[in-house]
Parts: sequence; C-alpha cells; structure tokens
Amino acid sequence: MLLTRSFYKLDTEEVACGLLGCCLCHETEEGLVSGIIVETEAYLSRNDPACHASRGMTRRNATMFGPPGHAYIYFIYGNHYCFNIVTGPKGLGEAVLIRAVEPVSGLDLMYYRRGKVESITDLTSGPGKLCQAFAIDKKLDGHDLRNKPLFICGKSTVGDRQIVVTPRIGISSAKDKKLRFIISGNKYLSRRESVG
DNA sequence: GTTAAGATCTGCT
DNA sequence: GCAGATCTTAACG
Repeated sequence: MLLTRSFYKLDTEEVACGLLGCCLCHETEEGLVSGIIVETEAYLSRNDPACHASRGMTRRNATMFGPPGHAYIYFIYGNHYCFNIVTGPKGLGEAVLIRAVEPVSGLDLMYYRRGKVESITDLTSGPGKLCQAFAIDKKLDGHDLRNKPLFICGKSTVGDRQIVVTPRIGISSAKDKKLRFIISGNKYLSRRESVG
C-alpha cells in the first residue's frame, strides 16, 4: 500500500503526523532495507525562519517547491545528508524531515553501511544516521516516493501508538514552534523525550 | 572570489 | 556535556 499523492498534498503538519508508523523502503543492488518512521518534523513556508524555503526559492531548495511526495535531500555540516518529503500543493515550499526510523529489514546491510555502531538503537536514530543506513544521498533528490527504488508504504501491522508533539531539535531559530512529531516511548528516537 | 553558517555525529572529558 | 570534523550553500564584494 503505497502512500498516494493526495496524502502528501495534505497540510504539512497532518502529513508529518500521518507518516509516523509508515514504512520507508529502499531497494539497491546491495539489497533491501526498510524501517518504520518514528520521528518527523514539519517545516512550513510561512512564518518559519528555520525552513529553507522561508527566503524564497534557491538552487538548493528548488525541490521543496515541486510536486508533493518527492524526496528533498540536502548535505549538511560537511558530513551528513538529511531526508525530507515535499508536502502541500506544488509551489508552496513545505516539507517534512524524517528524523528517525525503527529498523525492520536489511539490518546487516545497515550495520555494514554505518560502520562502527555499538547498539541497534544507533543505526537510524537521527537524520544523518538513517540516511547513511539507507544509502540515501543527493542522487535521490527529487525522486518520486511512489516509485522504486525509494518508496513509503502506509501503516500495516502497526497498532495504536501514542503520538506526542514537541519543539523541533537542532535549529537555532523558531525553537518555540511545536512541529516535531514522535511515537512516544519508542527506543529509536533521535533523542529522549523531555517532559514538555 | 571569499567567507560565514548550518534541520549533525562522534569522541573525549 | 562540549568541541572538532568537514564541505556545501548562499550572501557579499
């Protein structure tokens, strides 16, 4: 059950929330890896200085202004990629950052790609980490997530889980906005839940 | 052409 | 808990 374009076109905060529990899959020559999304952040076009699109379209963020359901991937801090999903109608410039997933299949491949990790909870518990484990890089920028090799399936065997909203992480502006969505208590979150 | 800042991770204290 | 790694992007001259 692939997620449809009409889903990605919804309000960005709705998509960020709705993506929790969905399954991210990536097929490569090395094999298939997949994981359940457990942590997301919404980046809005209006009144959100932390969003790359807040100052208009540039070469880097052009993908954010494209059709919803495409991957927006950028390189940060010289070492890491961040994986986003474009949301809202085309031209709006909003996206959802995938911050953490719970590994499901392809664990050996994830360990191999990540190199030295001591715990399974270090495989994909952060934006840079999951991109490395999933072999996501700039070649996939603009990729339509309804197609292989990188795609997202809807909720399957996931039961009811409690979703919590908190302030975003790792940004210096607009910290007060509660646009981070997590599955409460999940051990693969990028950081521990703090009491709001 | 040059420079400052960044949606992070890791290792050391 | 804190600083360093490391390089792309964007703003400025």
